Amino acid sequence: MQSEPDSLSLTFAALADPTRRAMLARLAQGPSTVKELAKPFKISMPAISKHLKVLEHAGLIQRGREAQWRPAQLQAAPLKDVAQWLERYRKNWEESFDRLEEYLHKIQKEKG
Amino acid sequence: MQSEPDSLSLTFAALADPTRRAMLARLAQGPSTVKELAKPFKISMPAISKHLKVLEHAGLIQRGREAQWRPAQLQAAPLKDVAQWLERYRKNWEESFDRLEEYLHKIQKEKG
DNA sequence: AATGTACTTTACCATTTGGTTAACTAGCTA
DNA sequence: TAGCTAGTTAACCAAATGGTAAAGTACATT
Repeated sequence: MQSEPDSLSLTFAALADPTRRAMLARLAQGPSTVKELAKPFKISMPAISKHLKVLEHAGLIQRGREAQWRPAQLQAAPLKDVAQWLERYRKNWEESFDRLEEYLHKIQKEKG
Repeated sequence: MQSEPDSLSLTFAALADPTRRAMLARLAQGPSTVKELAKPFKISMPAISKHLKVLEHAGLIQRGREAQWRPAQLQAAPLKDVAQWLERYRKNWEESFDRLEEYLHKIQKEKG
C-alpha cells in the first residue's frame, strides 16, 4: 500500500529470504555469474532472476555485463546502514533487565 | 510458500516495515500500552494489533497483561542475532574495492 | 446492571511476493 | 546460418501482507 518504500525497508525485505541471504553469502567471496549463483538451489532460473532483481533494487548487488554473462557483485553499503540502525538497540540487548513488571505497577497506580 | 520461515527471516520481515520499526524505537525507551504505541500513526487499532503480532511472532516484543491493558516490551535478542549475522559482511563494506572488472576479465579468458 | 475503555478477532479486500512454464534476446561456436 | 549457452521477460497462480469495518472480549466505573 506504500508507493515507494524507504531504503531501510527495501533492505530488510530483501534480507527476509534465506535464498537471497545465501546469494549474498556467496557474493561476499567475490562476484559470480547467475548460473553459478543458482547452483545451490532447486528453483528455476526465472525465480533466481527475480531474487537478483530484489537484491539489485535494494542496492545490495550491482550487475555487470560481458558477452552472455551478467555477473553480480555485492554492494555492502545498505548492510552498513542496517548496522548503524542496529547500534541504537545495542544497549537493549546488553542490558535486558525486566522493566515490564515495573511498568505494570506504574500504569496500575495511574489508573488509566 | 515456505511453511515455517527460519528465525532470521522472521526478524528481517518484521523489521521491513517503518511502522513496526517506529514501534520498536518507542519500545526501546521502555514498555508501552497499545494505545500509546498507536498514537503516532493514522491507521486503525486492528492494524496496530496485527503489527504487534508480527513483532511478537518474531520474538521482538513480549506482551504483558494488567486489567484492560496489554503492554508490550522490547525483546532485543533477535536484534543481537541480526548484528551477529551482519558481522560477516563488515569487511565487505569496509573494503569496497572493485572486484567486478577483475572478474569480467577472468570469465572472458575462461570462455564458458 | 449499564456504560466506557482498551483492546482483539473475524471477515473481507487489494496488492505484493515467490514460484511456475513458455517464449524471447544476446552472444558465441560450428 | 543453425544451434548452443546464459539469462530475462511475460503470463499466470497461490499464498502472504497490510489495510479496513464491524463485532466480540475483558475489566473498571458509575
